[in-house]
Amino acid sequence: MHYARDVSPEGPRPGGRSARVQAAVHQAVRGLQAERPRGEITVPRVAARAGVTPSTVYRRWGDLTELLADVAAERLRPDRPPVDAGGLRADLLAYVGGYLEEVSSPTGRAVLRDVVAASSAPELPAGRCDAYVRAQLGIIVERARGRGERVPPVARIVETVMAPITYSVLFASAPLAAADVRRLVDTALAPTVTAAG
Amino acid sequence: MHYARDVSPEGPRPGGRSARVQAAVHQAVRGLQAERPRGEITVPRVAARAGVTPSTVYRRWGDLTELLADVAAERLRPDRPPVDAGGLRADLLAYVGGYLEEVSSPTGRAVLRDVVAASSAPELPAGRCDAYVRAQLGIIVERARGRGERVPPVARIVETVMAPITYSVLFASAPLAAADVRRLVDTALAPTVTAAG
DNA sequence: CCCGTTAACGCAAAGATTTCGCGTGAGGCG
DNA sequence: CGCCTCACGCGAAATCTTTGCGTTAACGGG
Repeated sequence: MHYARDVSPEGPRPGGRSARVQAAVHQAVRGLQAERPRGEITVPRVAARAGVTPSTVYRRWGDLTELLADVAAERLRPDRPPVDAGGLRADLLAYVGGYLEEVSSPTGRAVLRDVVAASSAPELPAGRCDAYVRAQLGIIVERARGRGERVPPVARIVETVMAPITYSVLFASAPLAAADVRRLVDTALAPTVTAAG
Repeated sequence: MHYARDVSPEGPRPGGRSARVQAAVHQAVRGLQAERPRGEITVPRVAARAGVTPSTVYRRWGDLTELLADVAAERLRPDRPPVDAGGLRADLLAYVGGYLEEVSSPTGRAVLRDVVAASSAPELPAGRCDAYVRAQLGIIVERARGRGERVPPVARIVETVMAPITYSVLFASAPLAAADVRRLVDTALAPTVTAAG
């Protein structure tokens, strides 16, 4: 059994001209992001580089914000299942460490900002990213359950590990350190404590 | 001795024309946000409503994104110290509950998005909001310490409670429920567990 | 109280962007 | 092969953004 070649068919006519335009525009955005300071990226510039007219971009994405969010969400889409490191804790450390590395660079921080910035984009890019994360964690957790390990719910991992990482990237002056992340993973794996006053 | 009338002096000439312009523009933004769908809010419209010229807005804020972020950060600025409910847990529940209520509405969600969206705004609005939250939590924690209670570090509360709330507002399809928040507060107050695989 | 200094604002023109109507062509389907 | 639909290109109009220059308000010294 194969995984679907493309998980998000996106348009009603995948593989046609639409798809080529989308690919060209996305690539143009990534190219400009690599060589231009933010603020010098405009719809007309993207369109010119992609070989399409600005009106096409406006019609498909609405505005620059939503286009950037779309591209950013695509960047955060996992391109493979999480690596199998042999056990739940190791799997989590590998996945979460990769996530931290990806989003804590200046570029990664910008990606996360772009994703959040879009207000009413089609399919809400932020929701897509949350779904990606939960899907990857779901795979890790299922694999561990198959090994007979005791596993926490995915929601607990998101809440305990992913949320603090994301918060630190978006709001704090410096992102979390790798050591903090290890501690968070251990917290997520620790048995729940019911504490009363 | 008096407290400073304005905690954030902002410009070099507080109290003068600058301050009036800033107030007028902020109020114009809030007014438009209340009666117009997002996307119909533009710099010229804000300026007209505030009784200033667009160029003034562009010069002071750079662009609409940064203006909206500035207004949003201002909305999140606490206008009073957190209420004293008699104990650490009660204080935290009151403060955190208020925060959840504030940011989980559609309006509150938009405020948080606006804060994050600004890239290189003056003084980084997102950082200001994080500072507001830590300051309020700091007051609560200090008060509890004064009572002789055992208190967790502010960073732990941010990590355990504020981060998941914020993440859920920005990324998840539905914000957390009040019950979840109570559970998070209890987790933050529970003794730390050192778990080894 | 008056005057000099400085920073912010208003105005208006130039430049860039976004929107919109209309025509065309590619891709899908019988 | 021919029709149908949807997305795209084009170009004009509207709107937004930038910029230079003159003016004004606030502050400080005399």
